[in-house]
Amino acid sequence: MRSSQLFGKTLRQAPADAENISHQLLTRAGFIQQIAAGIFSLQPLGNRSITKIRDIIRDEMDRAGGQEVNMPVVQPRDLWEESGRAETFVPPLASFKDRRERQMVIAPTHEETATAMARASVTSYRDLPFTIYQIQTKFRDETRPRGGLLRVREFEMKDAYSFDADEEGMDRSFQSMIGAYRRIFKRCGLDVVMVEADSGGIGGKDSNEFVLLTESGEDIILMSDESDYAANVEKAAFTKKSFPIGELGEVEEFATPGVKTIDELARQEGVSRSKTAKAVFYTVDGEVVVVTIRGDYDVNETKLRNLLGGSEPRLSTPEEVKAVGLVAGSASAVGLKGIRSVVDDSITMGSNYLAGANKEGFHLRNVNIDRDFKADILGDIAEAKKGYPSPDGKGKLVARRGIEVGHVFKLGNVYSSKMGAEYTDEDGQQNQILMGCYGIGVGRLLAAAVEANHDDSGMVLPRAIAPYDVYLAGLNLNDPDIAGKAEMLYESLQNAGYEVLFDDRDAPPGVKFKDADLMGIPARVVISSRSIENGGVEVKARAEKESVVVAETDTLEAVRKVLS
RNA sequence: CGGGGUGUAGCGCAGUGGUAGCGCACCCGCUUUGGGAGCGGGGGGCCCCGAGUUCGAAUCUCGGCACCCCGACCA
Repeated sequence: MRSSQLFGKTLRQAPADAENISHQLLTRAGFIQQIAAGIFSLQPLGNRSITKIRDIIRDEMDRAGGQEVNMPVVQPRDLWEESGRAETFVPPLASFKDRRERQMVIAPTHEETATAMARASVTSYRDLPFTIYQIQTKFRDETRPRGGLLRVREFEMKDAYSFDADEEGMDRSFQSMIGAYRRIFKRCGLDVVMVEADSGGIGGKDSNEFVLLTESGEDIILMSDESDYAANVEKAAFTKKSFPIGELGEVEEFATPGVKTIDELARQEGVSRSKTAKAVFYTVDGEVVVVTIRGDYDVNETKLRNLLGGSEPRLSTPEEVKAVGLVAGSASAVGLKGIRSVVDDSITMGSNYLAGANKEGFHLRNVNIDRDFKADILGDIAEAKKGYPSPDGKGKLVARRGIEVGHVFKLGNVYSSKMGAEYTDEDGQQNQILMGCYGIGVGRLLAAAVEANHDDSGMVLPRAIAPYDVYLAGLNLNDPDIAGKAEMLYESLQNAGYEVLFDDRDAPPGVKFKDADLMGIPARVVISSRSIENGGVEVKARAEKESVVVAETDTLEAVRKVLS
């Protein structure tokens, strides 16, 4: 490609509303163009990079035994009624009515469609296992798209779905996809970590995210400083501090005028926060529930949601708290009737707590679970924080930010049970198909790669995903001799199999160098009157400062070295 | 969905009541060729939209829309 013919222009300044580095660079280099919030067009350079990423993904999916399919973007809402996600999918499904007044949705993901596909053609265990995938556009009507390509509404996603007869098979498929994912990210030049994650709106039990650790990420990852434990904060566990359980004391009420918080309570009584039982109120599906957790920990709402069965909890409003007869600041689960009680297991790792008396200005001493209040649900709802002991007993947790570039889920029978995807086993029995699903955001992967690989001058892309391999800058092209040599180089580089962007513009050298750097093309070749005086052409790696001068006849070899 | 901010030329910005300007980009000419060159000339704007106030609105008022950021939520 000749720069003089290339569609798309580089910008000296990024649009003011591009705050994110990848957004700025991708825009300035002419890779992408924003059309609306979270909706982008790809220009030729961006499209070339995306195509390369897509090809890598396809290659690894096929290698892992995946079969490519294509499912519809627009689907009848009925399909989503079957799985129950017509109501529960957050962000809301984008939908519209077709000309026959039928409700249609724009697919944000394809578990339903994939399950329907399997259901239609699987009848026997002999039909299993298999994995299908597609690379295709999704639409999710996000409340807040952000960061250029990092979080968008319309995006291309590689989504894969595995179907197995039993748990062992599902695990095998799952592991096989994990292997493919690791190879994909490696080939794209990304150093990602796999972390435990919450499965959110997709469902299923186990899920893992692939995360690029970088400060610009929006996810918080907690990882052990001594072991390979790593998890998204939504999911992260830790070893809770345990205290010896002494003799249970008598409950006694005492005055705490003006005390509204755990800190104030602990200070007044001269004890650590771990001696207090904190009560927090959440409203779930219109019902107020009381959540009790030891005073030294905070509630993780994702864990709470999962314990409560999947509905989204939110902090109750003061009005709601009042309406059920509770006193904010002096509340506890003690003596409460008709209100569901959720208790963090940290409460069982100690005794004789200070807790609210459910009476303005009073608290209780020696409050103990079971004797003084009950737990309808007991489990782990504590938020892990940096410095806490790793749950595997090895080391402390440290917090890092990261970008989620891939997510894999063990779905089990979540969809097959609801949608009736079954097969007949060797014994003639009907069984539900066990599924897994696996997603990679293609555009986000490019943005993440830029976040991870740039310097002050622009992107520094790995060859595998750069739009071109070589940036050939011809200077002094008014000189027919140099122009001729540049043309010959252009030819020979292409004949050698390189993808070359030939800057043949009548522009000053600085302009060409700036553009080459901005676009992040891994190898740069310069031919000019000066390079010829110096003995040939200059070859430089984008990631290196210094160039080397080689004889024209050695150009291919020098380029090969730079790109290897 | 809450809070904050911004909408003026392709991009970055100035313009506090008298009908719009600067830098870059763009076009023409000459000059120039090692890190976004120089000189001269030129083109381009429903000043986000609508209503109002005013003799007169980019500017003031009201309403709307769009976009960005923080949070909530989210793969």
